[in-house]
Amino acid sequence: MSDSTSEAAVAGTTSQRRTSSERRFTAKGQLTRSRIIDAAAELVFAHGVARTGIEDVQRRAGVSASQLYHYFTDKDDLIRAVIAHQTDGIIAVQQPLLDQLDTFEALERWRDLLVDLQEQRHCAGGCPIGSIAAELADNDPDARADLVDSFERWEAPIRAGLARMLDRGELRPDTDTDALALALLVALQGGLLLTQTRRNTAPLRVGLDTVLAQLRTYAVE
Amino acid sequence: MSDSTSEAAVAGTTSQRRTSSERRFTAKGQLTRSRIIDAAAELVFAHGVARTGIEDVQRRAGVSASQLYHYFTDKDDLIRAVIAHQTDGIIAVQQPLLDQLDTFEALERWRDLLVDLQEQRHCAGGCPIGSIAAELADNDPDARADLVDSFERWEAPIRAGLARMLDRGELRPDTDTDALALALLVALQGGLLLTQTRRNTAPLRVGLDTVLAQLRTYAVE
DNA sequence: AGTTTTATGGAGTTGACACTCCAAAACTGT
DNA sequence: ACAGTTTTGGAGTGTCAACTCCATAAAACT
Repeated sequence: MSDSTSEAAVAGTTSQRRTSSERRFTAKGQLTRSRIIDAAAELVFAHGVARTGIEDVQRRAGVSASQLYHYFTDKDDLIRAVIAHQTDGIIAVQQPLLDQLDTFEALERWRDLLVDLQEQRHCAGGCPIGSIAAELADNDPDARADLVDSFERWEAPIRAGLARMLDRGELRPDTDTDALALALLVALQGGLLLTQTRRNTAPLRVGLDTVLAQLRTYAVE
Repeated sequence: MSDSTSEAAVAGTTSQRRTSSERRFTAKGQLTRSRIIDAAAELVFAHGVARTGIEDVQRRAGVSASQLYHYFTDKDDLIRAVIAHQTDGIIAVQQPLLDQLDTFEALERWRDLLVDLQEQRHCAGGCPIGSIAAELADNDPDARADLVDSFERWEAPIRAGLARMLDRGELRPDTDTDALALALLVALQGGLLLTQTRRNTAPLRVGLDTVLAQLRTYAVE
């Protein structure tokens, strides 16, 4: 993707990340743009960034090259849109649970949701943004920044939920809810990676359950 | 550094995965082969599989194309050798600790080793095999099989250490040591991924500490 | 020494793939 | 209706990277 030559040229002036997102498109344009992002997201989820060709995206979205480059400056730009899209998707799917992630029962339901999801996928795909992170974190600073934000958007509601449990006195006052929220995200990412590799949900289940068990040790009464 | 005693463990009767590893090379040949693997391992660790070009490997190893293709049938074959090499390296670095991972003190030292290592690397690189797993698990069945073995080779000594603690009566009889060993590996992988992305060792530290804390809840007296 | 096997040099080939270009169609606002 | 803008078609283009080929050097074997 980002070649060292073109990258260096841009990096020289400012750290402006030529994004096409603030441009104004017509309704029809927005739709085409969305179709491209959807197609790219599916392909990237299935095959990773590097193995997803622009032509593949074109075919799947049913658009021409000029359309794609009308809405995105280059592949990096498209990938950044995919990251944002996948983050939105993750939040959306978990929204009802995430917002009320402040009881042990809700946490268990959230755990079940995640495990079931991987089961349905037959353990294929890992985390939509975690797998992108593994591929780009060290080589694409812009993407990394977006990925940090994505993880933060994901972690925040978990952190908030545990904090509410603490506030309500359901957790001991000395509970480090921020650490436990982070530990949940860590277990989720590690669990998804190993589950994907082993094609078996045990790592995801065990990872999440272990952190949840640790959380329960802080339960009051 | 254990020499390229490449894995004959996974003798695949199923699909002939054209590997060049069982061929006979001269001492000089083995050396050249090793140099290629070393170079490839470094590049893959830094940039991932897809972004590592054969020509890059040639340059870094100081070999010609014909040499590389004399020792490896194709890029996939080389990558498989890299996976084996990295697994050996991981085990070697942690060997002294891994073999005696049967006290809380040893577990803490192991945790410190891992965190310090990432600190030294300024959080770059993630896990040498975890990052390959994220990239290849879903798209290269042969690589996936090797990666499963790699993780198993890693997990086994952890599992064994916890089992010894159980045997010695240092953990309550109902302790699921296999689950906790797996949880440690999960926390490690997730922690490394998030640490790499955030450029901050907190996720790795918190992930491992949370699982270790859970382990301590099973401690006897 | 002579023969076979192994190791290396290096130019060449092939295909994939990110990206470009220009013209035409479709839309928008006045 | 007319001008300006956005959207689309589709054929390039240039580069890069994986892989090949054949000749030669070096080593191993007997």
